[in-house]
Amino acid sequence: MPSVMPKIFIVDDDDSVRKGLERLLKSLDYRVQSFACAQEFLDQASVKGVCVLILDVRMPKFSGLDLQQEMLRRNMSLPVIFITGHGDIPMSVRAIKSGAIDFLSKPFKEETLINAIEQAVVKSKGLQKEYLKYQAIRNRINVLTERELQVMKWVITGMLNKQIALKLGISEKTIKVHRGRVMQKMEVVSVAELVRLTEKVGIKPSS
Amino acid sequence: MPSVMPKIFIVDDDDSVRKGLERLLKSLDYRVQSFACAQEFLDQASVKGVCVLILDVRMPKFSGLDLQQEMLRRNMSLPVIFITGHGDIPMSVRAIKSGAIDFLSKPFKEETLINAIEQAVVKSKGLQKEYLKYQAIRNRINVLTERELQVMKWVITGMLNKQIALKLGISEKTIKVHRGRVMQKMEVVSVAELVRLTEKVGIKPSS
DNA sequence: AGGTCTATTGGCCTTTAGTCCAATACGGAT
DNA sequence: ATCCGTATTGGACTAAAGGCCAATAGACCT
Repeated sequence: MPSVMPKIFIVDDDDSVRKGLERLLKSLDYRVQSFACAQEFLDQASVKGVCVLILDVRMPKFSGLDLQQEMLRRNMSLPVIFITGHGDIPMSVRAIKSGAIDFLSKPFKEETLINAIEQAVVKSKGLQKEYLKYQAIRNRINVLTERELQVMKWVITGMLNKQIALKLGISEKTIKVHRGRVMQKMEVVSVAELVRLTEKVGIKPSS
Repeated sequence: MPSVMPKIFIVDDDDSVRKGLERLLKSLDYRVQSFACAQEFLDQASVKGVCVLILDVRMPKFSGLDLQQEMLRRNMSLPVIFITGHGDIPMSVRAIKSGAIDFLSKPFKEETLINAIEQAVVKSKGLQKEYLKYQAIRNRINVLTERELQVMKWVITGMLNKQIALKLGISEKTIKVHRGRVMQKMEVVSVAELVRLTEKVGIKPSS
């Protein structure tokens, strides 16, 4: 596999800080993209693959903590490392509770940042892996018809074909047909596997 | 249900702080038990039901953070609220990353502590609920014989009786018998349910 | 109008799962 | 020595799952 270096996003309104971080990180072979404000990042950044966000807390209008909340709201899960000149404990508590990897006060040692980035990269790799698995399953679910999805949700309750037929008001034979297609499309050969797949993507059994 | 008030443990080496907190919390009807050091808490506290730990960071010998780590190691999952007179950001980051509910610097407003406790109680109730479910399942698993457990781990892979028989080098008939007993003892009527139960307690399918 | 996708159902047949009854065998406890 | 729990297996039988072929019907697209 052609493992690309992780991408590191920097969002900081201070030009000199951005430049400095950019230089440091590029010297370590990371791919770097920086933004002067949160909105710019949300509009332009393409968060794909393994990536990390280095985020300044204090910025005009849209603070770093606001950006973090907005990313949570949008289900964007990339690890965040906060940096700040004037941080306090409640601020750091909030950041970490919202999932940040670290919260560094300036000035900090280069090594500290590098360590945090390493942690974030590991986390991102994990998230990436989960995301790919998730998508692989979702793709299969997307080719199910409405009816098939419906039948699947009953099948994973463990109910008998006969009972499902009753629930849906159609014949048992038809359930068997749908059920067979579900197994094909989901690429499984047993209900056990089907239950596992649906659990992973959060599909709940009916009723 | 006779919902008892949550129990709040206090671990702080400062007598006056313990007394003060104790008075405050008792006035709010919480059940309170305090300890002057971490070891005393580990030895004597009975962490059952809904409970919360208010923990001083700086203590002689065994620090609050050390106690938190020790509890993680022992799989004791009760929500922790740190309080400290001389905290810093890295300290709070470490505490929260290890799962603490909050990290309060003295002096703090009573209200702030009360809020944190409310959060912690909610969390503890959630943990308690999960724990009870977990135990209910574990209790059933504990009445399985070795052989039955072994068969169950193959059943939840979705394998056919025939295939399991081959794996274990015994007849298919015997698998059916064990399998039947597993379903009885686990109190389920379908493989789907069995898969769900085993997932919840972290039992992995064989091979 | 013809083609495609989907839902529906039937018949036929095979494979699996699971239950009841019965029997053998081994190890440990009384 | 005997009883109990566990593992093992067989026979017989019922029920459930699922595959193959075929057919009908409605919706939607070209």
